Amino acid sequence: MERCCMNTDEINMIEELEKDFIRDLAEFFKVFGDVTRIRILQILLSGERNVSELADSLSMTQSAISHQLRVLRQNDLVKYRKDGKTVFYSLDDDHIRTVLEQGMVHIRHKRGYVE
Amino acid sequence: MERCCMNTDEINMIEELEKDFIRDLAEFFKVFGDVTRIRILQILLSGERNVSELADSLSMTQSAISHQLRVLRQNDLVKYRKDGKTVFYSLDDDHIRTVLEQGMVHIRHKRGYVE
DNA sequence: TTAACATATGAGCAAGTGTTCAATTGATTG
DNA sequence: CAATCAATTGAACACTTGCTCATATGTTAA
Repeated sequence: MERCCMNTDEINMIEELEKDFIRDLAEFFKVFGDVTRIRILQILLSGERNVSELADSLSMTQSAISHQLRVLRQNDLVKYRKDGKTVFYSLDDDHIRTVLEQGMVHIRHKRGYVE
Repeated sequence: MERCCMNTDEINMIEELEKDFIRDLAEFFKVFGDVTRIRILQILLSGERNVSELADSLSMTQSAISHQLRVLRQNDLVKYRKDGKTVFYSLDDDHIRTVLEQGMVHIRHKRGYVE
């Protein structure tokens, strides 16, 4: 039998961290779980865009897109830079690309494409 | 200028496929976007479990777990095998592992752990 | 300053989601 | 057969989510 080197406070602390971690992880994936946000990310795969470009490309209102960009921002999936009145959005880092691509691979697989 | 070799029906068909693809992709990620399902997947990372084991581990009702397993099944994230009365669930394929792990890497990164 | 433009934000609401509770199915054992 | 166990299912309900519409913020140009 192993000896346990933590008191109950430390154990609770670690359980809390684990809980937070899982909550954050779920939150992270939730962001990918929406058609509009996936379409935005898909467009951003090919480089930065401003809000109205995105709205035009997706034939949606600027407000709807702005609301979704807020979600993407808050979850660090995109970053932005301001130039005068316009705001340019782009993918935050390469994990986003990887996750997106793994998802696509999985779906293709499921559908029976060989590649 | 390039010549276009598709008629409008063919173009619509491809647009439909693309739409379906994005819908499926969003659906796929949506499944990861829930704390309970993540916890189930996390447990299954270490091997197959039956429904009541999962319910016990997560201190949740067997009904709640069963409902979530249904979602995981329908989206091909888990497979199952029956042995008498009990049903054993396990991860479907390695894409699931990869997606999960990439997500975790991203969250750790965000939180500032170096590894 | 005022007007025009780009973007962000808040309230409201229809649609979707996760859990509970009760009932059901299906397999095993006495 | 009936009783029991493991799992599934459906309805109900609280809660969340994504869009719309109206309004606000902030920047540029006249």
